[in-house]
Amino acid sequence: MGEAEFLTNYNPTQYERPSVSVDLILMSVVEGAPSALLIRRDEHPQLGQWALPGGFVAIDESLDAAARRLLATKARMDDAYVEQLYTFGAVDRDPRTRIISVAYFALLPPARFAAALKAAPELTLAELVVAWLGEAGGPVTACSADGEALPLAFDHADMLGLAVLRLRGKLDYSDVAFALLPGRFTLRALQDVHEAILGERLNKPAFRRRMLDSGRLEATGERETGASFRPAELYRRRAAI
Amino acid sequence: MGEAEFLTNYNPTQYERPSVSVDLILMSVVEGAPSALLIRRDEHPQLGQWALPGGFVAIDESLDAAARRLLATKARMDDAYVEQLYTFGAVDRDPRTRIISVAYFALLPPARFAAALKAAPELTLAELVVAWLGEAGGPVTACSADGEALPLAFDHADMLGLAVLRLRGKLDYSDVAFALLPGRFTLRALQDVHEAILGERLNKPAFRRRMLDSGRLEATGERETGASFRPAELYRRRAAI
DNA sequence: ACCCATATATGCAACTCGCGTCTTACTTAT
DNA sequence: ATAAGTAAGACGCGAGTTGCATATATGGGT
Repeated sequence: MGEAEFLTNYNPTQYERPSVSVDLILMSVVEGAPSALLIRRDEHPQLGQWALPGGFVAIDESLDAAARRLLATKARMDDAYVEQLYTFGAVDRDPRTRIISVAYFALLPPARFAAALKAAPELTLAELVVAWLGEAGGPVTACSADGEALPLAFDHADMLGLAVLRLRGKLDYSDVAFALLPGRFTLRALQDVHEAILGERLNKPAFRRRMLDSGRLEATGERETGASFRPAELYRRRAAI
Repeated sequence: MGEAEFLTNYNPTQYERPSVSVDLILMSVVEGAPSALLIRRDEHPQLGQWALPGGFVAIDESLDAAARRLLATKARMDDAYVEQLYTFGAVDRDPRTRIISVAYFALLPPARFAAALKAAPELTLAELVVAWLGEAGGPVTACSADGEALPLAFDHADMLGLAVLRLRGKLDYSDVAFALLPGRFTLRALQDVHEAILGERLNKPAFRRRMLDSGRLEATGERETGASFRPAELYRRRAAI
């Protein structure tokens, strides 16, 4: 029997299969705090709890495509930095049935984050409060704009915590910070993003030198306007080598 | 309708679901080279190609449990350092049907690696040849003991490449190297593991100082035996704080 | 007893990074 | 017009780290 004939005769229904979903963590840095967009569940299970936008993976759709589809349908957005985070597969993580969920995160600059929030009224802005330091890891809590905690559905607090942990780890050897900023930005804004993700203050001259020496930035010669003090120079990300 | 009633009435068969499998990368460092254990496929599809040991995830089994089950059944091993790597979900990655595969890697000290190879005769030792430097990433090739390339099935070359990339990244801020060594080891052996994973030579005194200063090591006072030269001191991993 | 190979220790120079401080530039109020 | 205030951006010092070179210790073989 050749391979083609084998495939014709293959019966794919011999195992009981779990459902597979993708959950999307839409992240940004808003007013100095890492933030995400959540949806209040309006049906069972866990009605009234807050959840990440998600959906089942279609049978003819790759995981990456499912994540991009969620970005388009839930956030009305056609491109962003999207990265697979981790796959959550505890048996009882969803009370309906066995659902394995592949978590992705998308990083948005604040303007596009606000646009998504406006275009998709079911999304709610939540500030992520990280109770642990450094690379300790663990779940995080989500707070609404008026400061009250939003109870998170399923294992979504773990997903958000892992997203923050991943960002902290990648911050200083990758370009993730730039995905959280507009195309042109000041060094102060870049430092604000770093401080928000890391949850700690950084020394300004040291940060400045580190960034300029890294070779990942390019001065534009333009300057910020409208400030009532010395305007900062605008930089842009230098294309990778 | 309350949540309990909702769950009773929930119909989990309304979506067509992909199959979910776990592939396990059994890794070690053998004679100064990163290595993995492969199985020659004895049935279609991709008959005769070399693949990672894997299996479908049972409906009542978590992903982590599936990985541990593979470790037990395929490598006859009851514990090891096991970590989830990435989930591969391209639509056409398996010609049989839609199979999403969650890749895990297990790190074994050489002695346990050899024991697994002996206990499970279907496993074959393959040396991983990494064609890229640093954190560039990409697929790797597998070579048998006599140096010939083993053609890899499905996307398993990408999985192995990603495993090497992950190890390179975690080497100097985590304890993964210790998982590739026996309980007591010399600094020379530790450096050999680092050099094999990184694919480059390291400066000995600097490496030595860096490791001892890191506080993750503990001298045992014992010494290596059987060497025809000055025997090195044996160290062990210091338990995390 | 001597030699040799290797482990282990020490010393030095270059580099990096954090931090305090000083200067510069721009707006606004008087 | 001028002074005050604020934040950007530059400079320099000191601590810590890393790589390289060299010296010493150790144990087995001849």
